[in-house]
Amino acid sequence: MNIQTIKGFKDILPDEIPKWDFVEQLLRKLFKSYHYKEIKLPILEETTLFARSIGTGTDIVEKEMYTFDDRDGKKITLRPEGTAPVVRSLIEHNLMAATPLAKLFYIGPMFRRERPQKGRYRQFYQAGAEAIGPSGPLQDVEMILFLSQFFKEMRISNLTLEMNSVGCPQCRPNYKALLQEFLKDKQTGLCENCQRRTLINPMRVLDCKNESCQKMLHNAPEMVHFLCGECHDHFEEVKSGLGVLHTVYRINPRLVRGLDYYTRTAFEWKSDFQGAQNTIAAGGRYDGLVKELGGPDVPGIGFAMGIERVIALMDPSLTPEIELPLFIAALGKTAQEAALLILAELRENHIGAEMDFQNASLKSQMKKADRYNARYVLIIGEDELKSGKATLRQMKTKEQEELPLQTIGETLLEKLRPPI
RNA sequence: GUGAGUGUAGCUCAAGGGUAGAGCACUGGUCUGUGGCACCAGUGGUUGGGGGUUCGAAACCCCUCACUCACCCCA
Repeated sequence: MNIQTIKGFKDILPDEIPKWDFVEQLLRKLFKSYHYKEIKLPILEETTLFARSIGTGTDIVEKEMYTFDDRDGKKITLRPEGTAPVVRSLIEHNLMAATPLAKLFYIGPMFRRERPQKGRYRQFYQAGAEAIGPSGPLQDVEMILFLSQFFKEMRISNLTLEMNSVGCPQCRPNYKALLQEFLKDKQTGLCENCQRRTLINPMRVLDCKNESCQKMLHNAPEMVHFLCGECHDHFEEVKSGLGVLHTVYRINPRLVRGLDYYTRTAFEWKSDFQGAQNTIAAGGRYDGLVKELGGPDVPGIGFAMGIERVIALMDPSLTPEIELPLFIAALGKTAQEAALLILAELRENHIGAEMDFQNASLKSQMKKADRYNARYVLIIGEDELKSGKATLRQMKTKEQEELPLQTIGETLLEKLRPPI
């Protein structure tokens, strides 16, 4: 049996790289204009970090984390998400004191041991942003605006933005109790999972995809109607900010985030395509998290986006096939050596060029050039060496011209230098 | 963790007990130094792996592995 990738792990092959490059470059460009700075963090963290932040009752912590004993016995985990490590790092390096507001972004792999399916892998890439420190409701709006612009520039339409507020430690307990009360006499109609959830985390019943569960939720109390004054005002200001920007959204009172640390604003971008895993990006506020992890009592908000999911939806015309500026077809040892010299000169000037080292027939070299999508082919053979001129063929138009070998390097640089 | 489907050439797929095939791709030729098109020829397979039934298995049975989709959950 040949060795192959571990289940749920994927090779990103050369043909797909242009898409990844495009996404990452666009993200970096946009993050720069939104004044977010990049942070690169370890892939392994102490297990406690995730248990404390994401919540011990969540599926991620309960059954999806890659957790190992390190050689000294310490429990370590492949990061399943990016927010907790960012917060950890800010606290560890006391970066909150250095900036009025820490606006950071990251791009990198996350790991969750779920059963793979379309749009879901055990190693997957997320791009995320966090704004940690004193801020206001318009910070939430900025986050959403960023994603809105990103999707627009990616030419991804058919996305819906869903919004909700999940309250705070002041108002959520009351609501939870109310919801529990509501669900009490509906247990028989709920799936097994939701019966359990009613006791542990009743809000998770709200976004159960089971049809019969959804039926039972008719007339269920909605968090938005039980927000405390501050949460209510916050949510109103977020909505009003989105209105100013003409951002289209849908209030989804059933939208509940899966991680324990979320407070107030929750949002999610969903796609009409992409099968069952249709959440492309999601995020929310986590006002208690920094303090929970041992830092100052400052609010925070962030989002994460699944890069594979974005790439699956992106417009392929954004990454056109790459052209090779020049292919040199050389025939014979002397010609090959001359070609090598030209190749070196072009590459020194950062111009893409290629030749064949096999001394194949001209025909097969032309074929190769064609497959490389070469713009020009420079032919150097016996005839050319004798006459001191090389043949330059433009592949698309089939036009050919003779160029003196003496000054060939300069001539080619002139022709191939990309216009600025 | 549960369920269903699929594993045959580099890729997409035929053959449903009787000699493993096609298209695309690749290599060469027609065209001895000029790519794409056309035609011709060639290379390429322990039919995912193991066991069983049979005179004979890619096919039928059992086990196993992998992939895919869905449940669950989530980006």
